[in-house]
Amino acid sequence: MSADTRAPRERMVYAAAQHLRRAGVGGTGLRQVVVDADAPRGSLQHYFPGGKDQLVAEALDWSGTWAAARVEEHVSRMRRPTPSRLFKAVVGDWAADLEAREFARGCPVAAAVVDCADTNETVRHAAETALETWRRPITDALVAMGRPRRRAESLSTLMLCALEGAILLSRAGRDTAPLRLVARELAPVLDA
Amino acid sequence: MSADTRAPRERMVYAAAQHLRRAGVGGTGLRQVVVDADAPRGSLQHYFPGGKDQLVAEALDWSGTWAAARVEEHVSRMRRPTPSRLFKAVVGDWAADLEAREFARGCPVAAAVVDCADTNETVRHAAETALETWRRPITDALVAMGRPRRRAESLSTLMLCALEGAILLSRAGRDTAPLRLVARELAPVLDA
DNA sequence: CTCCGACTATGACAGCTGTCATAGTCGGAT
DNA sequence: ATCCGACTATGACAGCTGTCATAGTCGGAG
Repeated sequence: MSADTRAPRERMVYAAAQHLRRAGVGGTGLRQVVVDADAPRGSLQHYFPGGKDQLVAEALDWSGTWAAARVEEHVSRMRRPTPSRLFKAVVGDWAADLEAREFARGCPVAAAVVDCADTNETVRHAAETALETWRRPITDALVAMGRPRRRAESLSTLMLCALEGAILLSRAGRDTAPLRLVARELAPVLDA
Repeated sequence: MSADTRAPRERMVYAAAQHLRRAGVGGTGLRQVVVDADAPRGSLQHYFPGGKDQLVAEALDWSGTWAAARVEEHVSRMRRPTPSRLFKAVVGDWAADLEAREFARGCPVAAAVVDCADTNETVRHAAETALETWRRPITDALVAMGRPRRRAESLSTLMLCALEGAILLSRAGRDTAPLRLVARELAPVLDA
């Protein structure tokens, strides 16, 4: 978990992702990322010849993969899995993270979309891919719970919409109530 | 509707809001805003002595008020209003806007939260207020439709969560499917 | 040893940012 | 006519941005 145990390259990607979560793409400076990652500045152009775009794209990719793994952890841990329980687990992760960090960090994908959807096709595409990476294990889990594939696709999209929006409202109001609310309100739809 | 008909000061606020929607707070340059607003640069320090923070805050305020008025328009136009119909109407606005502008512009409040929630208390507070301004007429409408106030508060929050998330996913994938999906899936919960 | 590739170090670059100081231009009230 | 306040114009400022050129270090293979 500590940054020191990772290779410098991955540390940079991780640091970039964390910085994204806090201040968005525009607010993320390469020099600051390098400091946070405790990495040499010269390594930037070595590992990321594509510049900031590449670094941000890889940060999104990393985040998507991480989120997907987290979903699978939840699924495998649940004894009698239901859609609403999975959703509650994911929402719970976010609520805990937001409170622990005092609402300082949100979703890196949201940051990328908001800042770059119209100005940077590379980043926008990486964000889209990250969302798909994240959504896939959710869909698969819902299928394993007996939902038809088509239906599972819809429900996983619904989950991510509600989650992203709830993260936003929670950060705006410095209160995790919206997160808890969507978990509660969506349960009947998800389990229907 | 044209920018020329408004006073310079309001043109600047409006231009700032539109720029926010496209590139976030970090990506919004004051000089560019001034050009878009066709306003004199010197007026910035005259009308907005509080600097960029004040301009962004006022842009959020303007946006919240505009969104609230739009909600009231929908409500007053509906003959047999139901929660799900109101939600569909609001979602429809966004879907139409996204498609018309080719997903270039999202929600200014989302942009502000993502970029500034942890770095700029002034802006974060303005975003929180704008969300409340927006949510209030929705809550009131739901009360008028017979929901208990407490319940109406929950449902309006749920709507905004789903909407904000769906805007995000729609922009990421350049497809309004998520917006249409949340309108459909949430209907039973809203009308229950 | 020698050479080479992987990686690091550092300084410079133009461009942009928000902010400020200073001066200027009006229109209208006195 | 003169004065004042509202508004505009312009240039400068330090600070930061991402990117690049150049040179350096270092470890291991030949």
